[in-house]
Amino acid sequence: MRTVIITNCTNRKRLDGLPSVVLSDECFPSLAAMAQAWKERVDERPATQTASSLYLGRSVSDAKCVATRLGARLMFASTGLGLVESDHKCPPYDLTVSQDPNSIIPHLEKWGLRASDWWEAVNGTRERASALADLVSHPDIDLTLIALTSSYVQLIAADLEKIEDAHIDKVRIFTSRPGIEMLPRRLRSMAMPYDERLEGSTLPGTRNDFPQRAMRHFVEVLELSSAPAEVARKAVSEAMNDLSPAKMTVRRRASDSEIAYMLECVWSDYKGSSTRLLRYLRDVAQVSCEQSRFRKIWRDIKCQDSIESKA
DNA sequence: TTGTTGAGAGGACAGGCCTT
DNA sequence: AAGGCCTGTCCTCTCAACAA
Repeated sequence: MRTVIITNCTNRKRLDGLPSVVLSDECFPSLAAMAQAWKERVDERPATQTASSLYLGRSVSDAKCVATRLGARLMFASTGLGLVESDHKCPPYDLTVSQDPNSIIPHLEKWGLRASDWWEAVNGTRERASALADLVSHPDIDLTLIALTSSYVQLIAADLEKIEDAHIDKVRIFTSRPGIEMLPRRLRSMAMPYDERLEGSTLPGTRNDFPQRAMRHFVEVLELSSAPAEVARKAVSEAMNDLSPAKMTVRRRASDSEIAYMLECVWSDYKGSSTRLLRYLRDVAQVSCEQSRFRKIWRDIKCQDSIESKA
């Protein structure tokens, strides 16, 4: 049984000391010209590491776990490189379909195009415009597990649409609820019905890595990788029914000055540790405080503290 | 005493969807 | 639109062990 795991690439990448590849800010006459210029930039930059080493984060490590478990090929759906094998050597680059200063979306909007047009163009520069559909229809491939965030579903949607009816049954898709909405209608039945109740399972986590955690649950906990699609869907639904939704903690809101005062009161108890003080705020004081906001407040107190200790 | 190395602890940050 | 959530990983710092 030949299985392929496809996961989205990540914005966070392991750097190699050289500058990352970025799209030049010149004005391109067409999508094809932009894709070609991008390919040339990528190709001229030395590639020092494989895709599986380049991309970082829990979504990647979960996808790797699944691939190891099944002895499967791991591939990445990448905005900058198209569909790439995990052992493909590639350079660090900054290009994404997510909301980011390096997003490809504003460029595409100029021509009234969508992310999926870029996917076709970037794969086209490597002579495989329908990379995903071709992969799925290959006779050697029995199963393709696709775990993607919604923005990456948008990216590959047109390629998915090209999968012939005869091969659709080989695909299992793991994505968020908005991601399922973005799938071609024909493929929605291949999306496994995971929802927020997954947070109550042995694989809780962040929304960012939900698709990969769902895939991991499917393979490791439910062991459904060789089950027919309809059986798998039913089993996932039943598994979700057996889980209770994770308790959402509702914390009190407080002003910066109130939080600063609270932190000062327990500062010495926690030896000024930012990690432990944030946990104190959330777990003990039950006060909500986003981490970057917390960091600013914490730094102000720390700065004040070191001035006083020097005096 | 000084320099080097490795282990461990903890700070900082990215990621993207949901809620306000 | 801004704020909030949480965890894996990288980076930096500290300290112990050891060698020169």
